[in-house]
Amino acid sequence: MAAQTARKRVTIRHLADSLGLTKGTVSRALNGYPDIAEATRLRVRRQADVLGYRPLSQAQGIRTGRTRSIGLVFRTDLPNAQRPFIADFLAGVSRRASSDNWTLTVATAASEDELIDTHRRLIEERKADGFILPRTDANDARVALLRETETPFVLFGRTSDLTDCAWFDISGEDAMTSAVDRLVGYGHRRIAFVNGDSRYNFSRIRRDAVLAALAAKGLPTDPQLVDLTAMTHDTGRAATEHLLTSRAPPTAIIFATDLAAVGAYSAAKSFGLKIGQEVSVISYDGIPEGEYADPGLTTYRVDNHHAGRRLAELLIRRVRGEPTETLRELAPAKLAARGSDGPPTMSSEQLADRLRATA
Amino acid sequence: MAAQTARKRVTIRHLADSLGLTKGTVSRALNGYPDIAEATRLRVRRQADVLGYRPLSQAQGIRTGRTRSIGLVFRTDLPNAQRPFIADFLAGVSRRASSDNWTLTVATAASEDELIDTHRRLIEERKADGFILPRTDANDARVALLRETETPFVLFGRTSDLTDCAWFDISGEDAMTSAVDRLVGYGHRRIAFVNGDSRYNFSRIRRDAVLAALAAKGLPTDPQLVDLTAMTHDTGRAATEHLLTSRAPPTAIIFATDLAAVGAYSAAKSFGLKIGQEVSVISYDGIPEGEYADPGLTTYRVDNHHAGRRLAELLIRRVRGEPTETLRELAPAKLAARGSDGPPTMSSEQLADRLRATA
DNA sequence: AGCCTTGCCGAAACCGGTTTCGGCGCGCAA
DNA sequence: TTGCGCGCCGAAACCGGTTTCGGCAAGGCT
Repeated sequence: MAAQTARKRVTIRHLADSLGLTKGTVSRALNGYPDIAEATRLRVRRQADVLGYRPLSQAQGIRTGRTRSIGLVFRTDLPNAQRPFIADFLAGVSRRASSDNWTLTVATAASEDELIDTHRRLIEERKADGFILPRTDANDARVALLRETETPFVLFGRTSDLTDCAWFDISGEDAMTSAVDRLVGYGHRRIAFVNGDSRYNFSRIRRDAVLAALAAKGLPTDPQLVDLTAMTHDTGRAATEHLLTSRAPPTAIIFATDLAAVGAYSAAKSFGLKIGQEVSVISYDGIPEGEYADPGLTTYRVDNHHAGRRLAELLIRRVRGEPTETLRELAPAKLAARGSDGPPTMSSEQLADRLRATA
Repeated sequence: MAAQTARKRVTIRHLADSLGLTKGTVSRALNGYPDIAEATRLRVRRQADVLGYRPLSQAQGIRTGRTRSIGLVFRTDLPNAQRPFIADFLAGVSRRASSDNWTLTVATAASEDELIDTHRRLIEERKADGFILPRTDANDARVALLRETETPFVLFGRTSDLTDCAWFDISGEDAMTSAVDRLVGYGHRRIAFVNGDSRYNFSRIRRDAVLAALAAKGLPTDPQLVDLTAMTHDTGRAATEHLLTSRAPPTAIIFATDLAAVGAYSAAKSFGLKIGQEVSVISYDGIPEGEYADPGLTTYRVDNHHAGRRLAELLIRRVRGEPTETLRELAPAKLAARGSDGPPTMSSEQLADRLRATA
C-alpha cells in the first residue's frame, strides 16, 4: 500500500516537503480552495496517494471544529424494543460512515436526563459533528438541545415539529393501511389494533393510519378494539388476553410492534387457539423471533441496515451544509407474509362462544 | 452547572488567565506534574471545576497521541450469533467509559479482511487508544496487528497465545461442567454435545470441559454424540435431527450456544417430542428467545452488561500503562434453570423405538 | 510603457492543548 | 557573606493541521 519509508505516520509536513511546497499550500490544495492552480492540486493529490497521507481528523478538528464523526446515543432503560434492531442498524451507519472516512461515536443512556447530558457532553467535547436520533418522541427533548447548540442532526422517525429537521423514516402508515386491507380482504370484519407507547411519534402515525383504513373499509372502530398499547412480550400477551376475553372478541389483531405480537402467541396458546386460523395476527418490525415462531409471524419488515445507511448519508450531507429540505426520506416497510394470518375460521360470536366454553 | 459567562467553550487559556498563570503551568498542574506546588495544583483544580473546564481530547491527542477513546469493531457477516448480545454489551462498555470521560468508537466489518483494515484505519487516524476484541478466534489476526502496531487491547474471550494479553472471559468450562453434572444428576446417561464453530476459541474450551466432565462421571464419549457444531437456528435444528435419528439417540443435549438450542425446539416438535421430558436441553448464552420459548430454555446466562463494563475498565487501565498480568478476569455464567431439562422419561433405546414408530 | 488585475503561492498566525528548558528566589550549609 | 541546590513557575517550542494576509509575476488594458 503506502510507501512506509519512515515507518511513522506521514504528516502534512512530509507531504509538503516532498513536493517543495508549504503546509498551507498543500492544505488548501487538498481542501479545494480556489486559489490553487489545478495542476498543483493534481500534483498534490497524486503525491498524497503515493505517500498514503491521511490527515489526522483530531488535528483538523481543533481548528475547524469538525472531526468527521457521527454521534449516536441509545437508550437502554426502555422496554427492550430496540435490542434486536441495533446490530443491523449500526452496521448500516458504520458502513456508510467509513466509506467517507467518517467514524461513529456511540454512547448509551439509562434515563431521559442522562440522554440529554450525554448529548451535551459529546457536543462540548466535540466528539461528534452531528447526531442521529433513533426512536424519536412526539416531542423530543434532544431536538431542543441540538437546535439550541446549533448541532446538526437527523431524525430516525418523524416528530411533531418538523420545521428545519432532516429525517428518515419508514412508512408505518402505509404498512398499517396495507395490513387492514389484507385482513379485510381475508374477510375479517372485527379487527383490533394494539399500538405502541404513545410517547413515540410513530404510534400516533400508525394509529391514525389504522383508523383511517378501517373507516375507508366501512368498518366501525370500536374504542375497545383500538385503544390498547403494548411493546413487550408480556404486555402483548396481556393485551391479547384482554381482547379475546371481551364480549365481542376480534378475529384479527394488528400489532404496532413484533415484540408485542409474539406475546400474542403465548396468549393464544393458553386459550387453545391457533394463530393464523381462529385468530389472525399481523405486525410490524421484522424481528428474528417472529421468523421462527410457529406459525411464522406475518409482519412488515423494516430494513434497519438500509435505514442506517441512509441516515448516515443524510447526516453527513447535513453537516456539510446542505439545507434540511433536501434531506428527508420515507421508505416502505416490506411485507413478510408468513403463517400468522389468513381467512377467519369463525365469526366473532363463534369465537366468543368457543372461548367461553374452554374457560 | 458551569458558569457559562461567555456562552463559549472555556479553554485552558481562559482558565489560565483567570488564575494569573500560564497555559503551561495549568496543564502541568492538571496532569500531575511534580514541579507544581500542591497549593497551586489545588487552586487550579478548584477553578477548573468552577469554570467547568474540560480539555478538548482532540487537542490533547495531537500532542499525546491519546484521545480517551475505546475502539470496538463488530463482525456483521458471521452467523447472527452476536446480534442479541450487542445492546447490553455496548451499554456496559459505554457506561464504564463515560464515567471516566472516555468515549466509544464503533465500527463494523463484513469480512476478515475488512476487519483488519478497519482496525488499521482507526489506529492510523488515532481514533482509538485501544481496542476491545469481541469473539476472539483461536488464532486471531487482530492480535497480530495490534501487537505489531503496539496498540493496547483487551480480549473478550481467550485465545491460543495469551502471553502479554489482557483479557476478560466468562468461564464456559465451568458452565459446561455444571451442565453435565446437572444432567447426570437427573439420571441421563447418554448425553450429546453440539459445539460452536471451531474457529472460535471458546469452542475448544467448552468441548474440553464437556469431555472431561463426562469422563469424570464415567460416561463414554461417543464421537457421534459430541462432534457436531451449530451456531444458528437452522443448523441447530439439523444437528438435533441428526442426533435423534441416530441408532442410539441421546436423552439430553448440551448446546454451546442458545441460538442453536432454540433450533432444537423445531426439531423436537417435528418428531412430536416434548423438550424437558423425552429429551432434555441445556444451553449457554441467555438470549431472550430462550426465555420465551416453550418450555423456557435452561441455559447458562452471560451478563453482557457486566462483561462490557469490566472490559472497558481493563482497557482503560491498560492504556494507562498497567501491565497485562494484572488485567485478567474470569467471570462465571449464571444458571437460569427453566423447563427444558429434567429427568429422562425414557431410555435411549425406548426413545429410538418411539422415534422409529412415528417415522 | 505604465498600471491594474488576477492567479498563485509563501509566510505566519492560529486552534487548544502538552512538554521542554531555563531562570528566579529562597533556604541552607560552608 | 558567598555558593549551591532545589522548588516552582514563565516562556517558548511543539503537535498537525487550517486560514488569513500579503506579495510576486504574468497578463490585459489603456
